[in-house]
Amino acid sequence: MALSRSFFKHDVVTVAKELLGCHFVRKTAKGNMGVKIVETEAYSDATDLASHARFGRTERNAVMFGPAGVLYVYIIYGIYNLTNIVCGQEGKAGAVLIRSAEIMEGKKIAQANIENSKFTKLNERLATGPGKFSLAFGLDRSWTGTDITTSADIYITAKMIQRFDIIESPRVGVGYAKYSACLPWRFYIKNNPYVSK
DNA sequence: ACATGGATTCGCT
DNA sequence: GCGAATCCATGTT
Repeated sequence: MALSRSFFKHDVVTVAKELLGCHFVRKTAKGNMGVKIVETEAYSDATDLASHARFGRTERNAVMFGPAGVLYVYIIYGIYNLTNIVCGQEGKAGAVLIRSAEIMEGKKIAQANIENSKFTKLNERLATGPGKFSLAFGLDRSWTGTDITTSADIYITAKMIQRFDIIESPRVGVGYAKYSACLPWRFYIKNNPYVSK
């Protein structure tokens, strides 16, 4: 059962935590893929100096202001794609970054995706780190705008009943963001080996 | 029009 | 620990 739009309408911090343990599913021509989300980060509106929305709406970040449950995939450092899911109320910017995942199904597809990149090394931790996750899962910026609450080919399913502790920490790579960099808006499953390092 | 730097990752020092 | 890869948004000329 796919998560509905109402799940993503909550504030970014809530959704970032709730997404841990959920499964991101994708049906491709080469087969099905499924990953367990183990690490996320929350990005908010103009009050969050680490967010792409800190300068307001631009051509690139426009979907962050739109309806929840839509993908926002952008290029970072000219090389990697980073995948986010728009969250919160329409009109207010917000998104959750998928930072790391454990591949449960479709490892061969993920391996092939990584082999096609000259910048990423193939190892057993295929989707560890936001750039590697997006590459392994086959998402690039052309996926921006895709609604994952209505598509039959890409969606997220609720987490299984499982026990895990959530660790909160400051977000990675946002030292430029002054006081916003101190916010503990990175969340990951304690002791999970697929959390990024 | 140009310079700067980033929600990253890898390889070399 | 540092530099390279090189797209996109911002700020300056």
